[in-house]
Amino acid sequence: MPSPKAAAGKATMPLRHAAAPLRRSRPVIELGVLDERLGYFVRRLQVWVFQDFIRRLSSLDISPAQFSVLVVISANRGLSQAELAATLDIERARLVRLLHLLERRGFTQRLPSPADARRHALRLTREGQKVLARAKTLAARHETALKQKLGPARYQLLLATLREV
Amino acid sequence: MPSPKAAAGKATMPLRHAAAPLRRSRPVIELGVLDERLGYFVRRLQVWVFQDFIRRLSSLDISPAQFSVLVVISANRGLSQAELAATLDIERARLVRLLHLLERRGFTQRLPSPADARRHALRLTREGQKVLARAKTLAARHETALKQKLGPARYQLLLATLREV
DNA sequence: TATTGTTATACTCTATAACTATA
DNA sequence: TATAGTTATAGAGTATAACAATA
Repeated sequence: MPSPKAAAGKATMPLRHAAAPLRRSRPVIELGVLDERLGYFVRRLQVWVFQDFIRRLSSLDISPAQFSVLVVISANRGLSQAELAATLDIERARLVRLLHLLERRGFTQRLPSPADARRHALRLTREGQKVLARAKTLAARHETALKQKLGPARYQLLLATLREV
Repeated sequence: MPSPKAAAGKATMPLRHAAAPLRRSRPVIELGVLDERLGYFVRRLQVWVFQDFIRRLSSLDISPAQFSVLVVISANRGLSQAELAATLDIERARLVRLLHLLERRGFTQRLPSPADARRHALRLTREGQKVLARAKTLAARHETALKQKLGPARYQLLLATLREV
């Protein structure tokens, strides 16, 4: 997301460090110590990811959190809310409202769990499966855009590295 | 190319994919397609970063956003709110409230800009400089913790890679 | 006309605490 | 006692729109 206003640097030099503002009243703002903080760059990339994802799935009105919930329910039919919340690091209380919304839109169901009366067994409705299929198509395009933004080599490197953590 | 739920655990295999739940009632929850999505892992790391950062700076009550604002003002004394907002990708409207808060706490000042009456020239107060110095110490500990969580090699790889983006 | 800082609004997300029903 | 789901609330963050002062 940083400067597309490339310029007169060595090829290996990060664009951010390239000098020479295009016009006189365009001062270069220093990042200070942030330029050495991994968390700062992770945050910037994550913001880009969410913005692009939300934009690409806007026709379905599916947020990143909603998408991840639909995906995990689909891949683990009958799991409980506590399991889902723990898997995605969502607060149980927040998940309740997320599921209210998805249920109201006809995408998910909460069925009584046969083994434990406290639990709900989560599943997608037929409609939920259909919308998830369409969402996956759009999400794949987002992933392609992300790969293009980063460059295929960096993309693969980051995915392989972060998956191991 | 790294096939996710491939065979039984090779040594290089991510722990997430290792099978064998410790007890019978601890089912393995599948991530589905999320396991191939860079954005998912970026988000998870970013959440960890924020939680650790907030915890480590809780004694100063400085959020990641507040820290980044103080750092950039310190490194660019006299810059305008618009410049600061653009640098950190913060909405101008949001920055106003952030600065209200920091000013109320005595950390920042908005001085009239000599060149342009519409602008404010931002700077840290003496107190702001002191609190930033302490915050930097705690933030450095957070960075060390992040390096330890990821492993030094992965940390360096990620920092170098993301900085280039 | 465009930009800077501002106010206002609405919605989402996060973090807690407390309640109920079940185990 | 502990757990699963729920409700309620407060505080951040995000996204807009509109406005006055100034360029």
